Amino acid sequence: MPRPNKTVLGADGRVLGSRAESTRIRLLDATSKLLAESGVLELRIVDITREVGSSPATFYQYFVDVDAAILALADQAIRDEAPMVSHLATGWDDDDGLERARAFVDAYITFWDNNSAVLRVRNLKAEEGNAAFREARSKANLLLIQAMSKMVEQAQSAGRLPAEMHPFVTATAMIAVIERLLPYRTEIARRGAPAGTLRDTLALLLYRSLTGR
Amino acid sequence: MPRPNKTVLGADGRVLGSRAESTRIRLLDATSKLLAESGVLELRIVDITREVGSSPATFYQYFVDVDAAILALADQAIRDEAPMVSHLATGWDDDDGLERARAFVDAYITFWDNNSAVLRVRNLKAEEGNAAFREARSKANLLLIQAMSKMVEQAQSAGRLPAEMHPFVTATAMIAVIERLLPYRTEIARRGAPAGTLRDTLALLLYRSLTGR
DNA sequence: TCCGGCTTCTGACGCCGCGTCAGATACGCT
DNA sequence: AGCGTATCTGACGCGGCGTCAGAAGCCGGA
Repeated sequence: MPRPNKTVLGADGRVLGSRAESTRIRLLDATSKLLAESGVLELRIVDITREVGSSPATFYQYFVDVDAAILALADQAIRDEAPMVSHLATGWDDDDGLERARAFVDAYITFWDNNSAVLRVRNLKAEEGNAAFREARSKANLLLIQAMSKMVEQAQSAGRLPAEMHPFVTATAMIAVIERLLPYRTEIARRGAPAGTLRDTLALLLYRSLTGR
Repeated sequence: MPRPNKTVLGADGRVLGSRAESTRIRLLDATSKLLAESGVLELRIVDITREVGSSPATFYQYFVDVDAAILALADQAIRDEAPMVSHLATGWDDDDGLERARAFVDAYITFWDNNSAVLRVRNLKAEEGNAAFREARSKANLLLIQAMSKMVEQAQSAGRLPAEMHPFVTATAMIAVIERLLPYRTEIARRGAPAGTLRDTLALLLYRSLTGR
């Protein structure tokens, strides 16, 4: 029974020393940067290594392919996502429920802005059926979705939401709304909606759908 | 003032004869097929032309690059999307409103299943900031979103939805929910939810959010 | 039927990124 | 300083990209 492995490994499974570990991090940073700048379809391993001043061969010492690097970035994003549960765990049934919903939306917007490029790829690959990315996505959203599901169940037992609404599905739907709506911000602004409209509408939508109020 | 051009053009702007037009269609079909089979990231122009038994050079006679072909496919999808407005235009305020919502969701599910591969790429590129794909997406959803916005406005003036909910944003959110939730079907099924759960939950969500009932 | 001109197709090419391996280089330890 | 291991990289064969000149196919007129 091997004990849990916290050390970082190279593509061939070897344990990394400190020099190697920092190279790995620089490669990941470069990947993230290029991803944000020009999207997955333009992402070239040569460019990543050029960015950190090394060669393609080095990249392959750390990742079996680009997907592996992106997957590592997606796993990093989970760390940013976890603390957001605190906005949900306490429930939104008090007077300041809508206020809390807004705070949650704000937190999610920040999270999304910091990780959008990676998350987009993660979701694309998950939807295209890639098992590893599907897994990463499920794991990332699990805590949030569980917390939201609880809210739905509570609202249902209080008779404020119809029993036919499936808690897990509803919760997933809420995540979907936020994720997909944020990229529309520019378009919404172009249509003349005042700043904050998206935030407030999203908060209301979540509030209504999760609490039934 | 040139009159509207309905004839199909090649990559160099020349008008296509009938032989050429059929080649173009075969190329588009092959693109669509490969896209569905293995995703954008694996899409190779060589493979597309191999599929129809011609050469890469031929492909470039019709499309300046892969994006152009995918964009053409996205435009085709619009034709399938337009008729769905009929499910919305009449409103959902009668007794059978929820029933109508379900019918709409069913129609959208069918539409999505027929076009998911292309739509995913369209949305990705739109979100990554590609102007042409952004445009294509807006145009595609415009009719549905307009119809939904009207529903929200009606519900607002009847006092069933809060005035702070922005109709356009809410409508866009509803499209987002459906689009992003459908790929979760397998996962939802794996969690033991009976078939139809997704459909019914979606319908309820739309119904509640658009009519305020 | 044959010919000429236009439309459509493609072989072949230079370029560039991929992924690998053997050998070079840097580092840490004594 | 010198040794052994960890880390890096130059160089290579492969394959897709995008282009161009010319080949092949098609059609109407004589």
